[in-house]
Amino acid sequence: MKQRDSAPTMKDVAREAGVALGTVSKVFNDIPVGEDYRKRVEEAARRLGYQVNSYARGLKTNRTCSAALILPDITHPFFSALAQGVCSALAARGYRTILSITAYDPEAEQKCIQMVRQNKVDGIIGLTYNPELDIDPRLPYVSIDRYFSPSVPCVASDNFGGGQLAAEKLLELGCTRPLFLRIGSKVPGESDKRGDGFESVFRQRGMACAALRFNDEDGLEPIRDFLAGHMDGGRLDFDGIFCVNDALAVRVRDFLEELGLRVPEDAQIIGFDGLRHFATGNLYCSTIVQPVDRLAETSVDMLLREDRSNLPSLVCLPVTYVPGGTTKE
Amino acid sequence: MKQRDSAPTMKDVAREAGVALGTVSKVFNDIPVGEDYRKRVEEAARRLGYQVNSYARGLKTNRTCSAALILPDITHPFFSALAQGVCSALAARGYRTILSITAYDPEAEQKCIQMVRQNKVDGIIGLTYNPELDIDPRLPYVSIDRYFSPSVPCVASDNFGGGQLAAEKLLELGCTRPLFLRIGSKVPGESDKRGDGFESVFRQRGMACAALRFNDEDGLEPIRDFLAGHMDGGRLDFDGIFCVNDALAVRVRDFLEELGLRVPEDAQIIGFDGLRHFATGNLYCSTIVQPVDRLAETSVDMLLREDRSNLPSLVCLPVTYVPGGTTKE
DNA sequence: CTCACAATATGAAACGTTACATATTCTGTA
DNA sequence: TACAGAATATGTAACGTTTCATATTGTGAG
Repeated sequence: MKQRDSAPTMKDVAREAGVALGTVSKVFNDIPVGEDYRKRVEEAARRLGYQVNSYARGLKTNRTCSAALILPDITHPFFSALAQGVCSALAARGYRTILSITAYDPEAEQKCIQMVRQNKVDGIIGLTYNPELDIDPRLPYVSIDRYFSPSVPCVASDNFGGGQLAAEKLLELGCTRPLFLRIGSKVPGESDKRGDGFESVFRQRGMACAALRFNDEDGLEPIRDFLAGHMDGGRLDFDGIFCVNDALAVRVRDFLEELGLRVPEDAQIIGFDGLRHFATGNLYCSTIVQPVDRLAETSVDMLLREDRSNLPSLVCLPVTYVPGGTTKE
Repeated sequence: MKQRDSAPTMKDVAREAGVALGTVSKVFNDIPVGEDYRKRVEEAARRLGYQVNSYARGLKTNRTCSAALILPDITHPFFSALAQGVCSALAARGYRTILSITAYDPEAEQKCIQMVRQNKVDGIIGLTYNPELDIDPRLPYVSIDRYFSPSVPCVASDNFGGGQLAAEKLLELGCTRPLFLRIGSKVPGESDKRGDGFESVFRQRGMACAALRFNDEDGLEPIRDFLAGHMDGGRLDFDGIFCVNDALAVRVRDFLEELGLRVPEDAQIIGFDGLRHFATGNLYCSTIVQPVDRLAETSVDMLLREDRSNLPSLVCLPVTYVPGGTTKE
């Protein structure tokens, strides 16, 4: 008996079952086929341990049941949660996930898209920073948290609304001297809107609101210095601080405590993201929680939608406020 | 002029450049070709925006330049770091990563392997819990942190050595009443060796060493109760606690402080993993640090090694001790 | 018992590559 | 000038599917 070295093919199954090639194909594509034929084919396939070769199928059909996920850094808890959500949602729909990590490098982002297009994925979900990314209009693309143009659908948290929510909470909790703190790259992103929303609430009430936007290449020193410079006789010039994300909020809390202030008694802090401690599951700070799972599911939905002709160009998902120890609730 | 609806193929490039199909193929496979021909082909390809179709190539060559990564949960910081490392290492070698998440479900693990095999990946890197996983010996497989059999190469941290290291450190720091605490699934894994290594050191010196292994379905209550039950007049029966991982160490620290003990003054704790706070970059506790990046690189190395005929069946990578606040250094 | 028609099985062509056997060109020598 | 042999270009046959036109079978009516 001849030893098979390579995997069995449809031809082998057809021979084993005593039917035509086309019939085997039909069985594996759920196309109606006589009951006895179907049984014979399934039997034979099981005996031979046959698996369809998705490369041959992909070549023929031009559909590969795979999508690329492009992320800057899967090590960050927000991104890893997103990756988990996207990967699961894709898997639930029978799609596999091709993961690419860009390390925030705009060039790597472009290369990823190139590379991934060559691999004939059915679509791309990307969270990128390159402002002039060259996106092939023929290949479905959904952008997370980053708006490009009306023709590129984007799903994001309601950043502006989240900023407003933070402002309203702080007001409710008795703050009168608000401050918005941002640290990030120079390229404008959706997260800028967090500050805009925050400020808008105070402006509307005729209240002053300080706001500072730092670049991340300078590190956190400028922020520490800024805070230290605004101490006035053991008292900080601000009593409600909204930070662009939880990571910053955590650091700011540390800085304030170094300055001898108590959080939340002397100053309250609200972050953004809703990250949770890996061991305890607690929030790191009071925060505006992004609906990570909904972000993931929605992107997958939009990517895989049958009729992609009139997708919304921007979907904003609602955020919520959850106290986490750095506010008086 | 005819509007092209689908992507250009090698045939188009050949026509455009006025050369034969085979010549185009050679150019894209770095097979020697006359300089002028090469130039003509490259030119034509650029004009047409040609990209090789990796599905056709994969069908023909039976190599796809892609590997599957199977993980239980990418949300856990250790796994996400591992994923990042594997993905990067694969990318550096020109391979793409197909990510599958199993949610610790043995059945899902088996399905993943099935699914992924159908996709004709060139190999699989898996961190799985199903003890009787059916691994196709024809498809390269590298297991992380889980030993199957001599024929399935495994790369893991030196868990036994890490346990010894923890014991030696605690001794050095003056502990005389050691305790090993584990929480995990019932299936035996490499991480059991951590406790074994820990205990061996004390046994060798003729010292007693308590050890408790809990199942994770029971939650942490039994551990809290156990600790509370070993308080004796404001003093704990143990002064050096080695926890199977950082997550447990963090919780144990909380429990001890709830019991009115100070860490590290009254009891010292060492964890395992070396996880770092996402915002500050600090360790969560004194710990035995796993070399995540080396784990990732080594698995990729072993997966992609040219000559896979005599791979080691187990590679143990060295761990290090780093103080992180729960020991007297 | 035929015949027409529906239902369904069949087999060949095509998808875009690579690899190999064959054809062509070029170089240097007799 | 002619020719051998190296070097390199050509074109065709796979790879394992799907799809579609064609062939076959089965059914019911006349």
